[in-house]
Amino acid sequence: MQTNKGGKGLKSRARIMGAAAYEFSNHGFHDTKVSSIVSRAGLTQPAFYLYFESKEAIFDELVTDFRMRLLTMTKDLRLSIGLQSGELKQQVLEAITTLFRFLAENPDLSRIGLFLAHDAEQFKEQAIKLVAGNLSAEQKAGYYRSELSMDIVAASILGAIERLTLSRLLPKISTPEAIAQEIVDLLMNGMMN
Amino acid sequence: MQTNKGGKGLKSRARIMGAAAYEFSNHGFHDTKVSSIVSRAGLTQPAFYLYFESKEAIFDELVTDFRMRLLTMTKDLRLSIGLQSGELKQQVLEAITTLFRFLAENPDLSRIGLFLAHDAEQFKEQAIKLVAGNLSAEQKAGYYRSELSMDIVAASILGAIERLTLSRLLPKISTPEAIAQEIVDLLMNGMMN
Amino acid sequence: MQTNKGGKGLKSRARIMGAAAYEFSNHGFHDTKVSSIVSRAGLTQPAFYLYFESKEAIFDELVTDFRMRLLTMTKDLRLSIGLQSGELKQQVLEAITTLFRFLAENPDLSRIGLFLAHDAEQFKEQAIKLVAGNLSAEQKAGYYRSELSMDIVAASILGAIERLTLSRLLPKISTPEAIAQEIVDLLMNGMMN
Amino acid sequence: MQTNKGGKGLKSRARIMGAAAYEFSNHGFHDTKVSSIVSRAGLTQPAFYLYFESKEAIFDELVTDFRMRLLTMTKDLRLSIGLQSGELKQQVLEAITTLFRFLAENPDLSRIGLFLAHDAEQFKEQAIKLVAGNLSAEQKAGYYRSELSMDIVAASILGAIERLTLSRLLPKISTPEAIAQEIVDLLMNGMMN
DNA sequence: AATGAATGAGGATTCATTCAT
DNA sequence: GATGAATGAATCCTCATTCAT
Repeated sequence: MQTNKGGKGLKSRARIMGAAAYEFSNHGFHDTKVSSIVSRAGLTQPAFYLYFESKEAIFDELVTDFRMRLLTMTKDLRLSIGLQSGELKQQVLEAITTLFRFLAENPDLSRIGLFLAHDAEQFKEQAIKLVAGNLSAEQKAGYYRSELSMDIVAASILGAIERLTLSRLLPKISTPEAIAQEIVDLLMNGMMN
Repeated sequence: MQTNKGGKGLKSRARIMGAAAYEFSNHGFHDTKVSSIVSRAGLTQPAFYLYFESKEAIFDELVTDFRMRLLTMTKDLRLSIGLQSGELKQQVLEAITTLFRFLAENPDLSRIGLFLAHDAEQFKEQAIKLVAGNLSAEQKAGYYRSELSMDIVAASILGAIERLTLSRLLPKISTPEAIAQEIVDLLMNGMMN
Repeated sequence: MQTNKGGKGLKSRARIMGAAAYEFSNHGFHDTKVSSIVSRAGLTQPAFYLYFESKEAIFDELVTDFRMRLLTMTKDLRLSIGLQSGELKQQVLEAITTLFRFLAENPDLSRIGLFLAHDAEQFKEQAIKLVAGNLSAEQKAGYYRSELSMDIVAASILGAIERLTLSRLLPKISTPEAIAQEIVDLLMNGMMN
Repeated sequence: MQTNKGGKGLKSRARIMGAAAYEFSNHGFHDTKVSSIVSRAGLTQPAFYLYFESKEAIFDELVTDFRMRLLTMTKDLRLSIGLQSGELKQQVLEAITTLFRFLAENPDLSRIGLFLAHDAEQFKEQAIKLVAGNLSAEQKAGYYRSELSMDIVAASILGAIERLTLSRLLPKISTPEAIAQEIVDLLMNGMMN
């Protein structure tokens, strides 16, 4: 598994990863053949094993990469507690907008990391717990209605995000900004007149 | 593909379908082997082909059956327009409760029909359109805030339902009733104090 | 393997044989499934094994039956040596006509016994030897040109018969009589002017 | 289906074709297993699919190749019309000799292309029509007796050729030359004294 | 840095045949 | 006399992976 110096090897490796991301994203893990990956990358099968241990290995690497970047990106999104109602909404809006932008910029990886990976569910459970924790704190701080169970709220939020990502963001039907705006408004204020 | 009279055959067929639902639901399409299905059903491989044309065929049948039942069930859920605000909420709550009950009663089929089938996305897109249509009508009737884009609201609702199904309903962490209650409250009234 | 008294069983057995003859003749041994035979006979698979030991067994029975009847039929065709040239031709003509008539009356069996059976070649080799023997005798008696090698002549005659059977007789393009006439004329007198 | 440069692959492919020809010729299509082909070729099963799409594909390729070569070979055999009787016989003799030589040199392919292929009958019907056409022309040119129906004559000739190929040529009982000589003499001059 | 050639392991499917009734 | 139900034994084919160059 070289990540050798020579620029050519690096480029080949990157080409393979790109091809793999595309194929996995569009056909899923099982229906993506190593042969299609390398053929899309303009290489032959043995070349694949020059850079990756196995089909699973490259998939995992794509997933890990994606999550790593997602994580570093979300570090900046931690809401600073203790804001006015108006400012909170604004903060949340910005956070979600940033998230959607990130997903929109990495459509193949998003699909892989969030929907195709076999541990996508566990990953999302963790995310839900995280969000639920934050929300609870904010709820205690009086921002949110006290009747709400934040576990379920967190799950609902992430569910909405997931679905909007698949249905509107990745197909480029709506912009990150528009979706974020709508979803925040909906969740904050509800549907009723 | 017999659907013979002799009760024995019928029972075997049903056993195979049950085993297949379990296996598909837990291992996905590719990692489910015909051999595991029949072995779980207490039969041998050729028996499988006595009742089903192929592995794909039984999967499709499970999906189609599930969606058929889901459809007939949802026929009764159409909201009758022209209600008081309180009654609307009540209606919606009942509808969603019923839906969650149905999914909870068919966990394997739900997973297969809503998350594993290759056309699950298309199916859900249709559902979103349907819901969006209904919501728009209700919005025009003055029930919902006019600023909301019902396409996105519908997607958010279904996304929340999906996620709660996966995270709380199927693992039996929450009851259908509890989840329905929370989600309706959240979406109708929003999070804010 | 009953060949029981009861008329019904006999009829079923006969129906299966007829169906088998048709199927083997039209699709060959391997591409004929026991299932197609019985379905054509209006029965189920186990019924087949009530009357026949195996697929091979019924095939062999068809072959043996055919050859038996062919044999008894040809017993009457032995040429009585010691005739005038004109009478010889006539005798030969009659013999070959009879043969073609027999084949035309049993098209399926003919195809099976002469072209499909795995030992059809050996069977025809025997026939060739028989004919070659007869011809040699007649050659010595001065009927035929002494330069001819009767082994090859016999093979040629049977080859012509085979081909005409397949190409003209079984597809009912020509009558047994017409074919016999032509072939005898050709072989006796040659093509040349 | 590579036909790569590297001589090794080419050789493997050729070895497989040879093995397949042998196996098909001796056991027929159905009783020839891919496993026997590759094992005879000194390879493993997947290697087979490196060079051929399926068992049917290689069979068809063998048949097509054989017929192609047979066709190009027979192009040179067209009789030039307008010869003396003696010269005609000589031409025919040479043509048939060449044909038998070709068949003798390719015994497996001959058996496959002429007797085993599922469309062997159609192929031979075509050949008969071709020959019948030629013969008719020559008949009109006065070479042959006008009473003869050239359709039947052509079929008889090809039938004789088929049978002699199977009975004497391929088993190497007679040489191509000897068979050709005899058959031409027989058909031209007839049997009678 | 890359490839032509090859393989081990496994999985879906088919079919003749049998069992129990 | 016949059938519904089931199976043992193969065979074709695929795919991730490796070897030798």
